[in-house]
Amino acid sequence: MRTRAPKTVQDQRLIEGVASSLPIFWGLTPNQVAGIGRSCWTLQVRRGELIVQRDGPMPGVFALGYGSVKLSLYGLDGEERVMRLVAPGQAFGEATALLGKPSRYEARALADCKLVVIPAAAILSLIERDPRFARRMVLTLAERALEMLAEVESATLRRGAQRLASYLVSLAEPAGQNGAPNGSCTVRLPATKTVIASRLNMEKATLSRLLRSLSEQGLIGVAQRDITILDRERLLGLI
Amino acid sequence: MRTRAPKTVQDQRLIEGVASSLPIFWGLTPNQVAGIGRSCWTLQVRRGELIVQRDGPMPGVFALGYGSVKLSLYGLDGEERVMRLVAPGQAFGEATALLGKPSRYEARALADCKLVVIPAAAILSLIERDPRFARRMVLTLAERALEMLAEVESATLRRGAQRLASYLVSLAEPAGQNGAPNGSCTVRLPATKTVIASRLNMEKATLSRLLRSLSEQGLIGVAQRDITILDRERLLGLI
DNA sequence: ATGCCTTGTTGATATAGATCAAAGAGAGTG
DNA sequence: CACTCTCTTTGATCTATATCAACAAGGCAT
Repeated sequence: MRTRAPKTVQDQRLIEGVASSLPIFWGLTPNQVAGIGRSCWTLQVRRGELIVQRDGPMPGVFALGYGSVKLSLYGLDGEERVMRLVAPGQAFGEATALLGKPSRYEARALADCKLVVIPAAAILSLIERDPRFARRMVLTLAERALEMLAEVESATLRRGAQRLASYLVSLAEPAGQNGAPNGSCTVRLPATKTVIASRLNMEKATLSRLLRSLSEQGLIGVAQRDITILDRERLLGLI
Repeated sequence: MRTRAPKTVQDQRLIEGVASSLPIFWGLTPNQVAGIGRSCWTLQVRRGELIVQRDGPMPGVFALGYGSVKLSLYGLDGEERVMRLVAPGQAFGEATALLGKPSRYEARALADCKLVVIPAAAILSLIERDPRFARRMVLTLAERALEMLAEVESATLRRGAQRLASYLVSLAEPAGQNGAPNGSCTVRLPATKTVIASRLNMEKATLSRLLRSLSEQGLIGVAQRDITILDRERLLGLI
């Protein structure tokens, strides 16, 4: 599944494209991008395949070119909890890779994926050579820490309905307000409802009931994986 | 409550002592420590006083000289959830201060405290001037992110008894195995049981019942705030 | 000591959400 | 187009833990 050397020209282009689209690499010179690119490799996996194993090595920061990846934690009894759904252009594994620790979570492809692996060593050496990059890396990790904090907050002191409401609103935001005149807008869930339920720390049965309840109250419309936000105000009121 | 300029000699000594005891500042030259020290100030607060307000500004990284601080999140209905208990020699607010964002949590003194505030600007400028420091800062934030991840894990896929058991074991670890011959060791809870319960994401009534249950099973002994770990093996078995 | 006030314990009851189970609905596939 | 397989919905029941309430027990100041 690994595409190591010799890298094809397309690979090299993909690597540079994906890497330079990551926020941490914004502002690097073309030379620096090429330098980083040389130490990366790509990975192609098919739907359902394992990318990083729980407690396994994290060979570097993973950047997703296309496809979809889920990061999950597991309980003692094998119960799964999806932490994050990774979209193209996003990265995962920064903290773990930089510390050289085994991965606390599992990464698995939800669809056929192409990934770029940026070895931790390349990033660490760039930190020591480019202070502006170091600064961006620090800020990126600080943001990651605050995201995790928000996750703790929502998991421990919000109800299921509140978590669902914020999630739906957050899905609608980066979608660029593709709203109809009446202010409604439609978003597509980025995974099956079973996976979304786990991401929201609830059972699929509970998610199903909550969606129906919000729908009966007229706050949202549900058409399979497409959710229409009908009354954003009241939805925000739940949070 | 602020001790701004003019700083006393004792303050200056305290600042340098506290700052240089923080892991991020290990390895700095005495000159660098003095430089950082010049931009810091100290803060003295009494038991119960507010240090950082929820959604309020985070003027810098706070390092605790002596005393005890609790960091808490609040739910919509004002319900408190203690995130972390800060001990002397530890710091808080790194991520928030560096990003210049308002604080998501409240910091309140559990005892009379002396704190040192290290302005974010001082740290950011050190990052740009000292690559080795930048590297340590990156690793510190990466560790913070993983701690938060562990917190999510324990909050969402562990039972109350498991959270309590890991907490007790973790309290015993840094205590340096002050164990009796039979392998038992005693730890003191770093706050009231009400606070500890919130830290473990449960009600004080639940903590009380769990402690009694573990005690009846012979895993621990409870004498007010002192917990004796009688059977570390079985306690670990719960986790 | 005496009383006051915070903290901790214990019992009774309530509840959000899990779990179990089975039917229903889509989406691919030969 | 039927068949299979996974995903989703819905109902019935269960459970860990919250909530409410009252009492007990320390600690601290007088």
